[in-house]
Amino acid sequence: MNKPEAQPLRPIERVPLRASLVDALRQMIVEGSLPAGEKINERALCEVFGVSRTPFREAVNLLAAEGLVTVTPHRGAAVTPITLAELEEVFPVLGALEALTGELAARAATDAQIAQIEALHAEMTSHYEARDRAAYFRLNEAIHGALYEAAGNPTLSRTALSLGFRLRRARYQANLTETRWAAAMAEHEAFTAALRARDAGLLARLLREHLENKLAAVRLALAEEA
Amino acid sequence: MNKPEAQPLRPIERVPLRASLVDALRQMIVEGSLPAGEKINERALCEVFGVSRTPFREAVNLLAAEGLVTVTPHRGAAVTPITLAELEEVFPVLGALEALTGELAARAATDAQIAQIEALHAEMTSHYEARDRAAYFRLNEAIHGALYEAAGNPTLSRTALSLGFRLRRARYQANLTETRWAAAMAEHEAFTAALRARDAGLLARLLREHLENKLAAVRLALAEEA
DNA sequence: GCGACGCAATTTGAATACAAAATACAGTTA
DNA sequence: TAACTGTATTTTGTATTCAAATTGCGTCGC
Repeated sequence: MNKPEAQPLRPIERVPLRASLVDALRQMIVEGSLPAGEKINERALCEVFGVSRTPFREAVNLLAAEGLVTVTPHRGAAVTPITLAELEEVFPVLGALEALTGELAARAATDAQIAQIEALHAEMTSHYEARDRAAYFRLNEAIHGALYEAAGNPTLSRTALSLGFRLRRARYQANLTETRWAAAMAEHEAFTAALRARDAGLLARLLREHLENKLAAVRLALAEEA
Repeated sequence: MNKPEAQPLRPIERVPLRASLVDALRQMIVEGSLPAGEKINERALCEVFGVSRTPFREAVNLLAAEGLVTVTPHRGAAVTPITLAELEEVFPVLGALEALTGELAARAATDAQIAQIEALHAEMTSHYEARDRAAYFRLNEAIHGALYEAAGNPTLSRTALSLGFRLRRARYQANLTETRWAAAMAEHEAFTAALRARDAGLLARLLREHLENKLAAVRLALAEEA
């Protein structure tokens, strides 16, 4: 039996294969199950996903536009290697966008959106206290996503998200140290407060600094590795 | 007979069809020969370009990621309409990136790059004096491209360029008035001077303002139209 | 005459087939 | 034996084919 609840009655969603593949591949790359530098074997992966080469190749090309994979004509695609140079290159761009997000969000967020972000922050705090990394990461992403949402500029969200994947992938590998984790929590605490106070300038600054600190942690981890 | 000049001996360039198609379609959209809102007829355009649907569709999907076309599942692609809302949305994002470009370029540009930009500026000035619109536009683009180049951050260039297409298309339609043209020249003059002086803060501000003025002109033209 | 329904024609999405280029490998020669 | 050359295999790029969904048109019913 269907519940008699009044659904908003939206159009049903139809997802082209290429879109699902983009999402799946991106997740694999960000989470490292397709390691940086790895060649992308078309036939094998098509087999795995149960699709033909056409939509798969479309997906790979889209990810190439995002910078997560590199395609070389007649030589196939590979997961773009993570280099310090690349991260340093992405950082200022994403930094500018994060700052802009802060400014816009502080001005444009609805009270409900602020309340929701605070709720997400509270939930994330509890995961932090339980030292539940996976849940923490999930909430962390949700909070940043909600901030983009609150800024009310889809172009900004899309652009920032797309650049963000390139950093997230590196952050995924650099395992979160206890001290960095605590610092990140404090930073989140601070910018959540700035949002509640609707202090645009402060929120912008805090978000950029948060990113800068994130990058510093990754930089450290990369240096250690080498 | 070949000249015995010592070529730098670079690898020869191989361009996949999809890349050529992206460029060709983008130019058509920016210059208006594929008007905003127009449905993209796959078969017809494939015929025109003499290619099959596979690479053509790949190109369309890439342009969709850039925001120049909108694809609706099972209903085909159309050139994204130009709306004031869209422009207002793109503006702050591109503004932040232009400002960043200014900051980085003022710091990182080589003397040769600055000289080259000044040369381009001089050439553009002569086209302005001759009221040669097409040549002016070409040089204008070249200058902004050279600025991105001078900033030395490929991710920044790619992101800014991609957003820039969406504005350029609107600017192409809004025909340049004499007063706006003169103002634009003055703005170029000013930021070229700021670059030569390597005043990062000033250059950043001027570039953002230049964009803001550009947008204001487009806004005016759009309002008049309606 | 107006609107709803059903079928045909078109168009889109995905799979397969074919061509061209790259890689792998073996045979030959110095 | 080591290096080069030529051939076979694999992989990539593009074209073609097939299936599914949408659009357009004509007919039927009211």
